[in-house]
Formats: sequence, C-alpha cells, structure tokens
Amino acid sequence: MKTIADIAKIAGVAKSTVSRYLNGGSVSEETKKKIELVIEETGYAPNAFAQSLKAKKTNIIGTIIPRLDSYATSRTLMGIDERLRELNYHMLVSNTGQDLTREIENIYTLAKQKVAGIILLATEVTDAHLKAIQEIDIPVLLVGQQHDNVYSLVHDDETAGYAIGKYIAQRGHKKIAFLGVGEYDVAVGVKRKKGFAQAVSEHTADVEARFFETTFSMSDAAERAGQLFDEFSPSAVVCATDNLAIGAMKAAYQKKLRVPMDVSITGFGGYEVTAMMNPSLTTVRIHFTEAGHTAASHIAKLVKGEDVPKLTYSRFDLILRESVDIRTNHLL
Amino acid sequence: MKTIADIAKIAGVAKSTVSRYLNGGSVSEETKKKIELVIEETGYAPNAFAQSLKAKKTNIIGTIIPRLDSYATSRTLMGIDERLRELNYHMLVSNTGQDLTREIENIYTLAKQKVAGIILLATEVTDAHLKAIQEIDIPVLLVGQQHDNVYSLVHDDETAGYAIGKYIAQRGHKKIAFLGVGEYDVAVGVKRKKGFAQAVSEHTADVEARFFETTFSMSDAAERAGQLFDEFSPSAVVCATDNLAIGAMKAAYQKKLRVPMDVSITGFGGYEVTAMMNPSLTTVRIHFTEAGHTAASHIAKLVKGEDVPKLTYSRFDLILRESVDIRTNHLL
DNA sequence: TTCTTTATTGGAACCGGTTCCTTAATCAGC
DNA sequence: GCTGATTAAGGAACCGGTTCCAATAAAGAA
Repeated sequence: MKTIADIAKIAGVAKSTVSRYLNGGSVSEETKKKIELVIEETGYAPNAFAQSLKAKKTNIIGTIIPRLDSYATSRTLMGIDERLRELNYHMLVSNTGQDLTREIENIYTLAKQKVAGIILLATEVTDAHLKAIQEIDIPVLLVGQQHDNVYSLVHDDETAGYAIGKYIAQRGHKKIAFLGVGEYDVAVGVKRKKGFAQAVSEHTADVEARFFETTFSMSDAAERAGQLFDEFSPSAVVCATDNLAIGAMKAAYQKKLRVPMDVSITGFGGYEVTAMMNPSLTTVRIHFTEAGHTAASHIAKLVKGEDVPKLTYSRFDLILRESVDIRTNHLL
Repeated sequence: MKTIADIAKIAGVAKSTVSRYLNGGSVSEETKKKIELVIEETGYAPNAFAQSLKAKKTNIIGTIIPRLDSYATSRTLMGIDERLRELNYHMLVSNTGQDLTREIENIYTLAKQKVAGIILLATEVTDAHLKAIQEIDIPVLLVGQQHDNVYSLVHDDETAGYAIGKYIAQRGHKKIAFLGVGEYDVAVGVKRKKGFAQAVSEHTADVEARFFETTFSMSDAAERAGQLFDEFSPSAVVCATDNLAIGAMKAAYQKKLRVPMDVSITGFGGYEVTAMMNPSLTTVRIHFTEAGHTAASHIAKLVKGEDVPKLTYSRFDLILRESVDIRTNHLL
C-alpha cells in the first residue's frame, strides 16, 4: 500500500504539498494536475490512523448496546447509522450482552479507540457510568435512559405507558394485568409500568390492576402469561413490549381464550410483526428509527462542540388494532 | 489525556521502558513498581491509534451488512460480536441499506480505516466486489454467499430448500406454491428456490409447483399471498423466509383459510417468533448465531495468517410444528 | 529599477506509540 | 581479578500523515 511519501516522490513534490492538495491548501494548477494523476494511477488512500493520530480524534462514533436481537435496538441503530453516514461518520457497535460491567468497560475501550463520540443505549445509569463518562473526555449521548448530568434522548415511556393505560381503562376494563420486566431496565421495567399505574389509578372506581413480571423472552412471557390467566383471569393484559404481547397471545391461544372477545392484549414498541398477528395487535409505536436519526445528529453536534438540548423526547403514538375489545359493565 | 512520554517523565524512566513494561519486555521489579504506580495514579491508557500506526493494523473487524432490521443479520452479528470479543477484537458495523454501490464503497472505506479483516454479509458477489477484495490487502470473509475466489461461509440454502420441499411433497401435497424473493439475493432468491424445485421435481407424478415472488417485507408478502390464494389455491405455501410466511399466514387468516387444515405454510430461518404463531410455524432453522461464531473465528485466523477452509457450511435443521398438515389423495 | 507583497513549495517537527541498537551494570566462571 | 554473558535501561529512528515556518519566485507598487 502506498503512502503519502511515495505519492510525493512519484509526483516529484514534497509530502507537504500532497497533503495540502488533499486538504485544500494553496497548490498551483500545474502541481494539482500532477498529483491528481499519480493518485489516480496508484489508487492511493490516506491512512486514517495516521490522520487520527495527528488530529487526535476519529470519524468513528461508538455505540454501546445491551443486545442486538431486539427490534428496538436494531431500529435505533438503523437510524443512527443512516444519519451518521450522511454526516460522514462511521458507526462502531459494541454489544454488551446486557452485562452492566461490560457497559462500563466498553466506555473506556471506546475512549481508548479515540472515537469522536459515544451513543449509549443503556438500561440503567449507575455511578460507575457517570464516573466513566466524566473521566473520558468524549461527548456521550444517552438513548432510552435519562440522567440530569448527561445529554439524553428518551422515549417518554412513562407518558406512553400512561396513554395505553388510559386507553384500556376507558374501554371499560376492570381487571387489568400488566405484564412487565424487572426494574433493572429503567425505561421498560419502571417507566412504562409507572405511567400505566398512574392511568389506572385515576380510574379509582372499580378497576383492579395487578402487576406481573417476566423476562424479555417471548417464551418466558408466554409461560408467565399462562399462569397469569389462571391466577387472575383479567379482561385485559397490557404488556411492556410487543414480544411479551406476542407471548401473551400465544398463551391465550393455548388456554383457548379468544382475543379480544375473552381477553384484550396490548403491546409496546410497534414492531412490524404486530400488524401481522391474528388478531392484529394494539400497541404503542415508538419511532425508533427517527430517534436514531436524532441521536446521530445530536452526537455529531456535540462532537463539533455545538450545543443540543440536555433532554430530548422522541415521539410515540397509539396504534389501535383488533386485539382490544370494549368491555361494558353488564358483560362482566 | 496523558501520553507515554508523560508517564515516563513522571516515573523517571524512558518512553521505551514504559512501552516495554506495557508489552512485557524485560523490566526490573523496581521499575515495574514505579511505572505501575504512575499508571495507576494517572489512569493512563495507550492511544490505540498510535499503536495501530506502528503496527499497521487495528484490532477492529469490519462487517458490512445489507440491513440491520433482519433477524438473520442481527443474529449473525450477535454471534460475530460474541466471538470477536473473546478474541479481543472489536466489531465495526457498516450498514448498506441493500445498496450494492455502497457495499463496494464500504469495502474501500474499511480498508482505509485499516481494519484487520472484513466480514461481508453480501447479497450478491459481483466483479466489482472481487476487484475491491483483491485491491485492498485485507482478509475478507463472505457470509451467506459463496464465491470460489473468496473465503466463504454459507448456510447451504439449496440443501435446506430441498429438505423442506421434500418434506412437503412427502406429506402428500400436490399443489404447492413457493413464495420467494427476487434473484438479486442469490442465497434467498435463487438457492432456496432451486433446492425446493429440485425436491418437488423428484415427485414428478402429479405435483404442481408454482413460483411467486415478492419483497422481504411482511406486508408485501401478505398481499402477494392473498393474490396467490385466489389464483392458484395451493394446499401448501413454502416461503423463502419466516417473515414471508408470517405474511402468508396473515393473508390466509384474512381469506378465512384455516392453517393447516385448508392450507399448509412453511417458513425459512427459524426466527423465535415462529414458535409463537397460532398455529406455530413449521420452518427451517438456520443457526445464525453459530454461523456468526464461526465467521468470527475464521476471520481472526485469516488475520493471523492461518488458514481456514475456503468454503464452510453452517448447520440447519427442520423444525416440524403445527402449520403443516398431511394431505391424502382422497381429500383433494 | 528596486522594494514589497503574495502565491507556491520544500523541510522539519510533531502526533504517541514501538522497536532496534547501544551502553552500562551485574553476575558467573576460571 | 579479569573476561564473557546476561539483563536493564536509555536514545533514536520510524509508522504516515499534518502543519508551521522559511525560502523562493513571480507579480505589483513605488
């Protein structure tokens, strides 16, 4: 592979002149022609590392994600990647396998790699996170979680949870199960539940809400939902993710419960597959790709030293489909 | 941020000694202690670029993928990332949005970034690909596609297609529809179809197979499947991906066709959600994560100059579930 | 015609590491 | 006590770019 020195020698000029040519300094038309020709012929491409060494930064944005096999993550990454490409950055992905220690480790490793900025799709923000973020001298953007000391982009899970809770309560459901995940994931495990709880609590009258917990896995959700139908026999099950809802629908099917006649089910996320379910699933659509775009734009600005809002909310909307039925009192 | 020179000065030794300490050269116990202390205090971490500049390579493996919102891709990436981490590499992801030009571009860009190796999840291998792969002087591993001149890891789509075709034919189906995608994706669009076609052709007797085409999108698949039911009214629909099968099931539901009593449906991929469908979907499971592991191991070996088989097949197996029924002649 | 000014260009230093070479010091063997 | 081997450490060169500074030449001003 050719270096800038080779090009310079072949073109009969100095390294600095070639560098100037490449970076738009003052070079005569004549020399420009010569250098252009040589570069054309040799297919020369500057070594990005040598450049970064001097510039002390790269055009790589690191993203740290808890898992790759998640609709939310891959959609968000798509958005990030798309926008980043437009802005002439590359995306380096670090998967942590939902391991908190590795999340911290990765922050330091990315810093060592001298990435220009870091987008952190965290599940939780601990003191160790804050310490790491402070120590490395690199802009960090939090996506999906929020902390006052860090630039954050959140999905407003609480309001969304409230919206779906309100919707279900307004349809006359009195016995509502909430199928969620552990509180280690603040956005999904805490915020969504909290918003939902708030909504149903406003219908104090005679609504009974019960909270159940499972993992992010569909099959675990199916199993838990199966038990839940026996224990509680709710008229509606509000699930904290679409995958859980898919599991719940499976369980209902196995218990010979008809959706939505016997039990209404809702999801959370807006995965494409929810439209294909039978019946199609009422859910909250979160605009992950759009959020990814925003995240990329924000981190790019931060890298350039420009300012962005400390906290940004992404959009969501309710998608009303077939899996929810109206319940009037006399039917109960 | 401190440099090695700072550390050396503080510890009262030469840069080279610190470097030797870090890389396990001969350093006296006494100096080791001194340097260790200083590094501890300052939180010094070597600049990865300066290291790469000298070493002329990085510990980053670039992966080029057509799309992120695909089960196959994200599973494969998971596998790659997991194994790569064990081997002390990082994964740089470049998404091409199914744009062939960008696939080529990305090969060059990654080369400029001096990644140690490239894993290419291509949809097709053109001359431009081969040219790019040759020009950059970096090991490349093809995943999901195969070419004689490039190290390849393939999913043996043809054999798998044959297996599912055989299975359906043996269950007595006589009118079989194959719902596939365009031939621009060689593995999915060509190989799977070819294997299937071979299998049914061996049941020359009275099997009628018809081939239909759609995109990778579930909703497009649902629409196409809807038409197909009207045009052809098959007793079985073999789909080239699980997403297409999900679309087909939706279409069947809308047409009031019962699965599998009226029509059998099969998928391809083994996505988790197929187990949750009602009825659950018979499909071919491809071991994407495992393939990712293998891909990572192979590229690491290639980077180190070790040899690996030019062509490796990943495993697959048939998962027999509820969506396929036996057809005996008198029922038709 | 001579002095400035301006446009190009070359040379050298630097970014932060690694590595080769040399020297100094310690130690064993005779 | 002297010689050769071995270990520890420093110094300098190098990786492949960028950038600052000085030098030269050409052009414009006086």
